[in-house]
Amino acid sequence: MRPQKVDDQQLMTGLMAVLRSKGFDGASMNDLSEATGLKKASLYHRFPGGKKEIAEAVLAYTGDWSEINIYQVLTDQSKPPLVRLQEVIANIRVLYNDGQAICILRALTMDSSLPLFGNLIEERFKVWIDAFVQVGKDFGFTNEKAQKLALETLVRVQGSLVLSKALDDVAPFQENLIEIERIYTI
Amino acid sequence: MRPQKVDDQQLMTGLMAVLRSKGFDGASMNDLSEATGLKKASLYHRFPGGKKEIAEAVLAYTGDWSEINIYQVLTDQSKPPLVRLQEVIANIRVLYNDGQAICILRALTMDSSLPLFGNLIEERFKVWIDAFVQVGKDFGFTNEKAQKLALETLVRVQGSLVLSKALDDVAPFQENLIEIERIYTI
DNA sequence: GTCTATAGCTAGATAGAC
DNA sequence: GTCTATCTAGCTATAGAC
Repeated sequence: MRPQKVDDQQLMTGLMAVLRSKGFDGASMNDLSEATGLKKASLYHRFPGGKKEIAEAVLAYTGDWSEINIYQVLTDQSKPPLVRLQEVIANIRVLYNDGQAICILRALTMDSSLPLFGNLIEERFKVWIDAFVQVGKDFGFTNEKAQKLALETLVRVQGSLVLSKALDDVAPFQENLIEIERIYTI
Repeated sequence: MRPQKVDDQQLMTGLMAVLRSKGFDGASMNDLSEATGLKKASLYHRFPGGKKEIAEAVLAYTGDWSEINIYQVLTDQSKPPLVRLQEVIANIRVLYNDGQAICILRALTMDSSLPLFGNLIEERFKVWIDAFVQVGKDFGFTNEKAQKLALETLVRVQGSLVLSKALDDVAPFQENLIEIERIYTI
């Protein structure tokens, strides 16, 4: 077998960058080729299903990332909940490049691409919600209150990302990350 | 002059529906043609600048809508601030079809279309922010607190729309509209 | 496994009849 | 003002050499 020119990790990084920045319709195979350094035909060799399979692979990759950097951290009983929350907030900051990036889940939520990935996207969001519900309960909140806080957290992350993008100003994102810590600690 | 087959109002409604549901890249001239009942060549007659000009016209149209149904309502000194707020929340509910629609500003915020409309989109958001800041001050909040509440309002609207779409559940949107009234009244 | 070359199609956009 | 017909560029996807 001829060696891979680009390893899976690098490949994913490039594919994800294009998909979340341009969305499913806006990202062409040419864009994906240029971003990864692999020619179009090579991309089809790695992903015979084409652009749809690429998007699914990226969703699986970010799903794994969330499992490790969000879910496992927030549910790690060996640390105090506040420490877990602060660690996750730091990870979210990195994930979204301090508020300058677009969430890939949001990018694939247009009505043209949603039918293709709807179930995957819903599951990904529910993992985040689950994780925040659990840390909320470990903070001592009731199940109901923890649910509310988890949803508010996701709303603040997604909403502030939209605003920071539209206003070309990361302040809303940064401020809401701080606010998220506050709503769990007051 | 031959009469228009479709009037400006109907035309805008169809164009907006497609653009906000599919985004700029996902919406083809064929889609726009089918949604409006006008053939592609006729669309180019009405909008010589093509798809870009169509998107700009839709942004102008929704901008006017916001001016009337958000800004003017929230700054109408002849009514108590709570009444204005409730009226605007009702209008927002209609605008986003109870949480099932996508915000056109968000749809055009992908990195592929943002460079084309960035300034327009930023202005539109700032009109909303301005309007909510003013009603906040009329509620008696300080300038700084009113700013904070206005941003939180926009974050809640945009964030809950993303979640409601992704989860295929309008509850986050509906609950956040109620929460918006709460944050101004407690 | 990666590449060049290309097939087949659909996109945005235009010409010209009515 | 609207239409049919069409152009060209770019798209997804494939064939086949190395």
